[in-house]
Amino acid sequence: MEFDDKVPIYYQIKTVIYDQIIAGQLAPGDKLPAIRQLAVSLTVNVNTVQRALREMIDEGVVISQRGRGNFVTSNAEIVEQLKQELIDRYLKQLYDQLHRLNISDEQIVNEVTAYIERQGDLNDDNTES
Amino acid sequence: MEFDDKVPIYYQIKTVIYDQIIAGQLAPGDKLPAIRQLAVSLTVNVNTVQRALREMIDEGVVISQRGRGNFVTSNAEIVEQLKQELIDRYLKQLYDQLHRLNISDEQIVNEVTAYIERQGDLNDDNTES
DNA sequence: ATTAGTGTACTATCTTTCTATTACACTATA
DNA sequence: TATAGTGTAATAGAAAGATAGTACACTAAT
Repeated sequence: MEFDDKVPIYYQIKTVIYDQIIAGQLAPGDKLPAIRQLAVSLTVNVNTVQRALREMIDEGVVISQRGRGNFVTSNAEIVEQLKQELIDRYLKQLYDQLHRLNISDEQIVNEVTAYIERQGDLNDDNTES
Repeated sequence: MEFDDKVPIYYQIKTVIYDQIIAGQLAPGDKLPAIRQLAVSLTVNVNTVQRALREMIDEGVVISQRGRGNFVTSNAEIVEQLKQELIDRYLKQLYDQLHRLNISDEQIVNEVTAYIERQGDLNDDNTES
């Protein structure tokens, strides 16, 4: 997998897995791929995967069972909460970024709408990027 | 200044300065604060500021004059181009992030609109955050 | 000519991240 | 009870980022 060299890899791995959980590709209670398997498929060291998992475990989103594997928490509330947190973080990020560029609230909505229009056109009946 | 410990400081400094240029706080041709001055006000080492400036110089946005100082390019086109690039990068970032969470185009617009509504309410006649 | 203010360069050291490697602990199953 | 599959721990080293400190080069003003 490709990583942004401006952000720690372990952190990007955490992001990827959280995204999969929130998108529903990993449902509550589901077993995650084995750590060594993840390391291979992400072409990354086992310890790096470990570090990502460590944080997800500490945050209560992943449950670790020695000898069995890592599982998404079966507490759907936690997942829903995580989803809200992430969405809000992402929105705040864009809002702050554009505000720093002196772009008004109204303009922000316009820019986002226009951007999505452009994307929609591109993907009307094409293959995704 | 406070930095996000997930992103290199030199890169965040670059972002801050670019934002100021685009927002018009630093107009084309303007002189930037002296490197040592920037280091103090950002509470960061001189070399770290240097590295940020190095990239901005390489990208043609900042002009360095030994013994005189660093200046924003007087080429307004470059600044405008930078602005478009940044806006597009920020929008793409949000779009990709929310798409990975399985949120539809329509929902994205709704979320952004709702977020900005909330912000607008907060700042109606209050001091900014 | 001197001096203050500027950018530039270089070396050494520290911290964080990532990797490599080895070893150990627990579970399930043949 | 072996064995394969899993998570966990720990050490050592490489690479990138950040710092501290020193020195040098150029400009403008006195």
